[in-house]
Amino acid sequence: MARGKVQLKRIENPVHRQVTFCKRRAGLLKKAKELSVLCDAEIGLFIFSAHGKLYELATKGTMQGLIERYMKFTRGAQPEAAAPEAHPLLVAKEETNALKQEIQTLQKGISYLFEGGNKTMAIDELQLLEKNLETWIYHIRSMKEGTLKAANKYLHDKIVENTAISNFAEFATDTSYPLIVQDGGFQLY
Amino acid sequence: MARGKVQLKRIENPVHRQVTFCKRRAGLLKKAKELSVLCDAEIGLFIFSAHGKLYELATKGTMQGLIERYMKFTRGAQPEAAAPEAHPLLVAKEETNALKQEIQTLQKGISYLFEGGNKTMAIDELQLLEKNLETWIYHIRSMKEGTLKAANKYLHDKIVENTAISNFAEFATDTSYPLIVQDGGFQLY
DNA sequence: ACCTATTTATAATT
DNA sequence: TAATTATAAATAGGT
Repeated sequence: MARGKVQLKRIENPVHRQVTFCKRRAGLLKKAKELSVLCDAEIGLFIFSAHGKLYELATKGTMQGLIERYMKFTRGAQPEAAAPEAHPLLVAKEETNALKQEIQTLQKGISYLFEGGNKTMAIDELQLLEKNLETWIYHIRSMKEGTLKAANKYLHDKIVENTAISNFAEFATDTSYPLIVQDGGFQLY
Repeated sequence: MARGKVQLKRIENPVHRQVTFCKRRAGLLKKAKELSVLCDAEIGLFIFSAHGKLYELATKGTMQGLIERYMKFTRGAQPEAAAPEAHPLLVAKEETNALKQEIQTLQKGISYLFEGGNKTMAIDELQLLEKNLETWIYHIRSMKEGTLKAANKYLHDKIVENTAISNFAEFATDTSYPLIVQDGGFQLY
């Protein structure tokens, strides 16, 4: 957009292409963040460069979370409904959601801790995080005894009826992948 | 970007917000497509409006396909730092990232628990999660005493040199937002 | 990486 | 809602 109109086709010169990629990628990520802030939208964006490097932005929570929301949305309307809290499943689900949200809080907390905090606040935060962790353990322990059995029985029955699990379930099952450091952390503007 | 500078915060007037959302959404999608064409990149972009409507773009194949690629990618490559323990900041950051990643594991674990597990595995998983939580608490407690001081001092010095922080720092500081149950939770397939 | 002439995006207005 | 237009922002080409 300057000193030359843009041709909407692949830039053949690899140097130009790389430079343009950097600039426009930055611009795109910025615009995405702006849109989310200005208009209260949730945005998931990921970019694979031609050479396979990943750049990503999730404006709320994690990309995982957004992807799950996306999945849910595209799977169409939920066949559930009817009587809400009569269901052990729903209770469990709520609990899950709450945990998820709290986990996001923890993530932000940790992130903040090392990115924007000073010592005093960091210690305070740590205290808070520790407390949260203890709360979660409590949750987990309750779940082990309480809701869980019923919820899982219900779930198991439900899953048996259901076929289209393979794809995502396969992913979700793999909790043992190695811990990696992601590129697309938080950034400053 | 016209007839008035943009304020990087939520537009309060709902009419303005809606109009801006439409315009900028279109702009963002256009830019994303341009980037993919010009620079031969693959882009996945999804936008949830404040009221939950979904807009999406997948520049190659389907969004499902891109998501799978994303999943694969984030599980893959291990970075392996060159000189790990040189920098207190790097050590701390690594620790942060590890925690972050572990938290995602927890998320997935919980998700899996309610999505694919049967009772036995669920209990096993819970045991594991509980153990993880305890580990994290241990981490946190260590951090409170150990690395943290050095890391934060380093960080603080670094931040003082740096000016362009205000925006994100302001956001990041707000760790006290209320815990809410998100719409886009976990779901069953 | 940094400039800056231009193009492009878009906020306000109609 | 859809155009128009004045202006802000992004960026292509150059250094």
